[in-house]
This record gives sequence, structure tokens and C-alpha cells, in this order.
Amino acid sequence: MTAGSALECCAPLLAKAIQPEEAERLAALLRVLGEPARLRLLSTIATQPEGEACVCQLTEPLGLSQPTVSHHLKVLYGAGLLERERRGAWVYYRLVPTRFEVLRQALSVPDVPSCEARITAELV
Amino acid sequence: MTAGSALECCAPLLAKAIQPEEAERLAALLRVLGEPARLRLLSTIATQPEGEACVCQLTEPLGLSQPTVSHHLKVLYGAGLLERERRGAWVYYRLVPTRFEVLRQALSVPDVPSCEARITAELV
DNA sequence: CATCAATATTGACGTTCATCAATATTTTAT
DNA sequence: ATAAAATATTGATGAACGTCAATATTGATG
Repeated sequence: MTAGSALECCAPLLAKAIQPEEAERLAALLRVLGEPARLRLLSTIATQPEGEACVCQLTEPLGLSQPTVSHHLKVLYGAGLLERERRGAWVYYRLVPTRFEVLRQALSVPDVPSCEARITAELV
Repeated sequence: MTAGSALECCAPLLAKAIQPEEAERLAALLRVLGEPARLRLLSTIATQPEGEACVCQLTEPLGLSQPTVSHHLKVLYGAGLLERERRGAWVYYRLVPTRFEVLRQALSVPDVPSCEARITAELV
């Protein structure tokens, strides 16, 4: 249930020692989200009634130029966080929920063995 | 840089429209994690038997200079992701699990009503 | 084909930030 | 008190990147 191809990237960060290449991959994904404009784009898209939005719907509420919005959408798309679909002259963007689940799993903190538990373990 | 409460900040990003200030707060937190060196620091600390590590334990496995490691730890501490405790000449760093839970919640994707569900809703 | 609208790309500029060497500060041990 | 070890700070440098104006591309329409 919890395992799946969508969760391939980014095993739990904090459960076992992460390798440099995986750290780079995960960091790149997090860096994409580390931008207020991109978070607002995601939030705006996610809260549309249809769960999707085109560029022209996003420019004005964010107060950013059209090239800037296009740039951010491209970055989000490149990170797999958005999918795009052209319909006529418009391009609609939609969230890729599995991609967010990947992140949630990577950031899950395993139970740290309590002091007592560790002492008990040593006695066994 | 203020550590702040581990529990403040960041309602679900994708459930309701995020406000600019909250986007900035959440982005700042994600930006802290968007760095491979910092992810590796977190992973290394989390996987220590005692769940903690001092600077001198982290410099060598990461291949970074001591000032750089201290810098990253300060950033992580400032973001509330690490807590620090001085014991003698050493300073031990430990994860703050609730802070990661905050992130996991912020990144949770609500169920997008399916097309059929929306059509049904419109008929009611 | 010509024109308009939506989106994407290019190039430039300024800011942010990771990194290190050098140095300062703090704590322990003699 | 002096020295040594651990950690933190400072200052400098180079790279990454957000932003926009200008321009290119793509699709629809007459």
C-alpha cells in the first residue's frame, strides 16, 4: 500500500543514512518548493473548482508577469509536481498528488528509540 | 535568527488559498531543506544511535569544512528543525520531529473531487 | 494568408547564498 | 593562567536563480 512506483525517489530521509546523489535529488525537489511564488501557484491551482488552471488565470492573482509565471510553471512541471495539458490556445496545469506524497514520505520522522528502550536493548 | 515554536506555521498548502505571508514562511522552511548538505546533516544526525551528533562528528563524513557545517547547523536550528544542547566543549544537535510533521501536513494533498462527484454536486 | 491571443523563450540584472580561510569565542585540562 | 580543542563568526568569492522587457512560437479565427 505504501510502496509503489510513484514513491521511487526519496526514501525516508531520516530513517537511514542518505546517499549524496539522493540528497541532491531530494534537495532539488525541495528547492523547487522553496519559493513563495511557486507555492502560491500550487495553492491557487489546487483550489480551483476543477483542480486546474491556465497561465492566464494565474498571472493576475499573483501579481507577477506572464513570463515569470510561465517560468515557475515550467520549473514545477520539470519537477513532476504539475502536469500540463494543452487545450486549444490554453495550457492547463494540474497537481500530481503522488509527487507530494513522495515528499511527505521523505520527510517522515521515524520514532527515535527512547532512552529507556535503548538501555533495554543493550541489556538483551 | 529566532527558532520559534515548532508547531506554528503552515496550514495545508493545497486545501485553501495560501496567503502571501504564509507562502513566504513555508517557502523559507522548504528552502532550508533544499540543500543537499543540510539534508545529509539531518540524515546523519537522525541515524546516530542516540539520535544526536556534535559538529565534530559531522564534518568528516560530509567532506565539508567545520565553518560550513556550523553554518548549516545554524540555519537548521534557526528554522526550528534542530535543537541544540551544549555539553562541555561539545554542542549536540537533535531533530525536532514536530517541525517535520508541520511540513508533512503542509504538503498533504486533499482529495480532488472527481469529475463525476463535481457533476453530481452541481445537480444537487 | 493574416491577425490576434495565449504561452514560451531569451537576455540582462540584481539578489541570495554556499563555501572556505582566517579569526574569534568558549570550554576543558594542566 | 596558559594551552589546546570545539565551535562560532567574519569577510570574500563565485554560482544559482527570480524577475522583467522584449521577442518568438503556437493555435484559433476570419
